[in-house]
Amino acid sequence: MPELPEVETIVRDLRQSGIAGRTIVGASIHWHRTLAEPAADQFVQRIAGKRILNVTRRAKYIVINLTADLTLLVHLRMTGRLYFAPKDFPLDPYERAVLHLDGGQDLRFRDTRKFGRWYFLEDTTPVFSRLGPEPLAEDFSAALFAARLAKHNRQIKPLLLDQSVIAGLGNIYADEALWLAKVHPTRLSGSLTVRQVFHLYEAIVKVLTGGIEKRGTSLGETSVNYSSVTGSYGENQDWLKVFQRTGEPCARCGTKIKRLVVAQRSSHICPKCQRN
DNA sequence: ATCGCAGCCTGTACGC
DNA sequence: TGCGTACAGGCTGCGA
Repeated sequence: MPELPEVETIVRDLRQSGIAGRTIVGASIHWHRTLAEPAADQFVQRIAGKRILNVTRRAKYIVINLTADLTLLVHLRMTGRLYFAPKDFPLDPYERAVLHLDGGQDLRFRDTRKFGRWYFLEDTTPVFSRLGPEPLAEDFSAALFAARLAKHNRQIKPLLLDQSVIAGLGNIYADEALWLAKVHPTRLSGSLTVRQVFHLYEAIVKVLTGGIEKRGTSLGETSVNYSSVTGSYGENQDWLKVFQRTGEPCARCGTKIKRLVVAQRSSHICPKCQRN
């Protein structure tokens, strides 16, 4: 679910909420595996009393910088959601972890499928060193993108989903970028022309920027759906050109959008615009 | 190096 | 209505 634009929206909303400067007075873990590290009891002990300095994003990680040089990373995976609630508000059955903030407010983590992970770290290097460049960073150029691709020769769709090659794309935005650049998802990366690589570079930047402008993509029924910390949904689903639009006409040529499976995941393409 | 698959989890949609 | 099956936006680890 949440990809770069959704995580970015959440991070901006967290900042907007004035979370910087708040003190974490305690924490509760209701599903111990949510804590990737350290163990839940150590986490609860050690995070109490730390103050939140600021909130940023790296790839699909929400980065909560704390005093004492500590960092809390939150990865939402498929169904994770962060939201605020008064501390005495009834617990949702899918609540996995909670930060108790000063002033009687909780920052709660609800995660139906339990795939989401929290990392409470002194050093984020082991996690971040495995990530490719940020596609919306100023220094992310077409040349850099081409250089990343040149290290591999594999199907372009799974390559785009590989977070060590380029960070932040997921199934939705990868499909949208490939449609925009008119590239078939199974094309081998090494067979792309310089021109196609450039178009793909531009398409990636465009779909991610557009996704942020629309505050992310909210698809599916509401219990599993993405929403930001305020509970608000995104609107990018209304602007998708191919994702989950099987059978609908291509916005460019009118051909029916087709669904296929690439690297064990669903892909959506215009069979006329995107030829292998 | 790359690919295919199983696994982590739960809920929903759909066909019979 | 009830049941089995397929599927879901992410990511990791394994063997081939």
